[in-house]
Amino acid sequence: MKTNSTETAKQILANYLEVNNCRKTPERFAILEAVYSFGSYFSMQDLKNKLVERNFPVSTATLYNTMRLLMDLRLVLCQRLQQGMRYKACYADNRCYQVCTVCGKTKELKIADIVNVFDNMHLKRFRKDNFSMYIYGICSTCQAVLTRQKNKK
Amino acid sequence: MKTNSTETAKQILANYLEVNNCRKTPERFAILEAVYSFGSYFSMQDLKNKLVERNFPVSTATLYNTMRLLMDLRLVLCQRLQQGMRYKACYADNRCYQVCTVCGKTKELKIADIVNVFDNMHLKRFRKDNFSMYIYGICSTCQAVLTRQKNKK
DNA sequence: TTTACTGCAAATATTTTGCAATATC
DNA sequence: GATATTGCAAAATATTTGCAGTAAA
Repeated sequence: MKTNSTETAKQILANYLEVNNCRKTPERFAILEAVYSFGSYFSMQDLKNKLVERNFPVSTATLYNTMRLLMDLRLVLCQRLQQGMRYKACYADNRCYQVCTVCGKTKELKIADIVNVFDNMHLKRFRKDNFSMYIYGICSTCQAVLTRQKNKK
Repeated sequence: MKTNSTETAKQILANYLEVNNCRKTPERFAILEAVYSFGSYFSMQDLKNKLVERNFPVSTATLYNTMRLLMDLRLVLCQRLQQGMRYKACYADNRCYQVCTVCGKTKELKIADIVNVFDNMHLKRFRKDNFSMYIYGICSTCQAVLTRQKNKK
């Protein structure tokens, strides 16, 4: 995840906290930074460990509270993969992600046609800034594994 | 959710079960039908209730087993919303979400041009199933609040 | 100084598992 | 008839909550 996205995400969080009379606690920003330091999906335990590594351990309650906030702001997404619940930083500048729903591997794509439609669309009572698009499916590697499994039987 | 999607989803499930030597139990199809009868997100409890309503109650274990299967097949998706974990039929469900990064409010949109580009795109070594697109920005209400605050200072 | 937020620990909710009974193929 | 799948209940995980103490504004 690029530093640029992290900084913008922090700005979004700060804005939200300010407008909503919430406090800019170090915990919230530490969690956001930890979240954005992962390259891809992570579990709550991974996140907890990462914060310990960074000498900023937080309580389970705070972790869940903050993650809920970040999810509300769409700075983080959460979905069930084969391994269980996984989280992921999801703020980015106009990118499409190809996500394999079997192995969870993600590939960044720049799809001109999508960017083009985005640039030209008008949304009522809404100032659009940027987008992220997630394209879910199965990569050829996993497809092959699945096919092999089927044939075995 | 359209009946057409339901029928296709049932076909996908049946195919999978057949190819993988799994059994076409009435529970599996009853759960799939119940899932596709919801217009939008539902909780496990909602699903359980729906099945009781339809005189086809199933055990928790079966419910989870089947839901995991449906998620693996990408016939159902599962994500954490403000209210907790929620599930949703997702076959051919390609949505865009407009997210206000100040108040966190989200609005679901169906943007034909995006769906169209998606349908016609080809991705190398990847079988695309469906997508989610998040459009970030500021809603008119928050825009107004921010403007007022700036003027105050 | 006020009160939103944190940590802790207990409570609750959610999901998985082991095993006997059942039903599909 | 063989065995995949179900239901049940208990176990394991994951998440929320209540409350006293702490720190941001």
